[in-house]
Amino acid sequence: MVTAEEALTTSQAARRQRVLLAALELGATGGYEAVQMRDIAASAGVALGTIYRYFASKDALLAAAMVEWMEDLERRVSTRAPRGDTTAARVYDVLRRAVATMERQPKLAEAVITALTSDDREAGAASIATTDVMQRVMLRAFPEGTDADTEAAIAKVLGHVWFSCLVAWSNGVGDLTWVGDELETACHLLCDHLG
Amino acid sequence: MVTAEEALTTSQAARRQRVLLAALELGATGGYEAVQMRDIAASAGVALGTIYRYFASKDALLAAAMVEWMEDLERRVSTRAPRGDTTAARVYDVLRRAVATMERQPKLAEAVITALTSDDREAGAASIATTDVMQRVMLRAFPEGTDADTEAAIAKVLGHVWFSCLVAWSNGVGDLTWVGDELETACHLLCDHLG
DNA sequence: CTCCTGACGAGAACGTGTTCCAGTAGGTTC
DNA sequence: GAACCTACTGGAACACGTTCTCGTCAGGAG
Repeated sequence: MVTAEEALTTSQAARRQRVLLAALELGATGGYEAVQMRDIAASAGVALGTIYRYFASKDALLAAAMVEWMEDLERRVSTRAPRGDTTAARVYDVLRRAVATMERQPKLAEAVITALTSDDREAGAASIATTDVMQRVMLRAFPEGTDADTEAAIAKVLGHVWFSCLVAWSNGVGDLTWVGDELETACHLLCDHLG
Repeated sequence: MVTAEEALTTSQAARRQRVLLAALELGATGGYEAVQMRDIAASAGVALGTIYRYFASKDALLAAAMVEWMEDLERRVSTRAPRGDTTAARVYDVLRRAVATMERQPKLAEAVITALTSDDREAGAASIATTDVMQRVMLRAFPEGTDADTEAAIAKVLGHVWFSCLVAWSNGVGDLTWVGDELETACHLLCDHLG
């Protein structure tokens, strides 16, 4: 398997990107079940076996896409400070924006989240990576001088709520409005005492 | 499809139970991937197609097993009041016992949790059911007179942390000790101010 | 230039969840 | 007892992720 970090020739990097892009397109249209390896291969113009030279499995492929998506989110969120008068409001603002990102591509979100929860080794690593991104982003919403351990613990718990809600949603439990509500409740419970 | 609630003849109920039991045995030994429909059929002494008359899918079957397991947990936990001097300690006591149940059958736990997170309609319903059970059980750990809405909100958040940690664990992230630590942190964050 | 190596394309093949079909048996109705 | 459902069996068939085989080609070593 070839990872993104290793040295790739230009054509190899292009091939890898074509595969990733083809998967995203299929996922954006029809969700997880529409992302089929043979279709990806055909759409990306590579052989079926070649995909497995770049990604260990369908889930690893989608998980890689999820990580890229999250890093993209982090960059966009970083360009605008969280808004809100209270810590709870600012943290919720960050989470709400993340949910909005999913809302724009619900099928794709369902696809990548399904992949994240598969019992694939790489998928596990990817779910850590996405949770890490969310925690880093949330930390920007805390006021100066907040106890670092407390901050980290709160962000961790909110990361769990975030992950749990998305998994539930992608399995047909509630809608994204429900996800937002759950997150808002959690933000208040965890942050209100910080002022 | 035949659900457990519909009227079944004795032999039908027995058949359904045999299937469920066979799945549990296979899962307890080898986890999710070892639960194979043909093996279940052979082990339960039914035809492959018959399984699908009782359960919509492999995941629905394992999810049904998970619900039974959780209800069992609820009964056992109900026989002993949560121990601890503080609310946080009592709530954590409940969660720790739930984790201990998984610890006794780690392969089976991995199997049913994997099934819960599959994008199956019934699996989604089952994950609601299991979360509900956990929340009900946790509510028993709060002192008399706690605000009902607050209680419910805290239990809901802890339910999310519980679910998220188990999913992460079943995907190879951390071990059950880590799950326990995450839960303990969350309990303190959410309950300490209740005394 | 020739040889070698390693990646790639094309497609067959395999494993497992799921579906389908023809035949059969056990209970129900007349 | 005869006709008739309905569920069940055995097994083939199908779908899709994954692996394998083999021929080809590009690019570096000599």
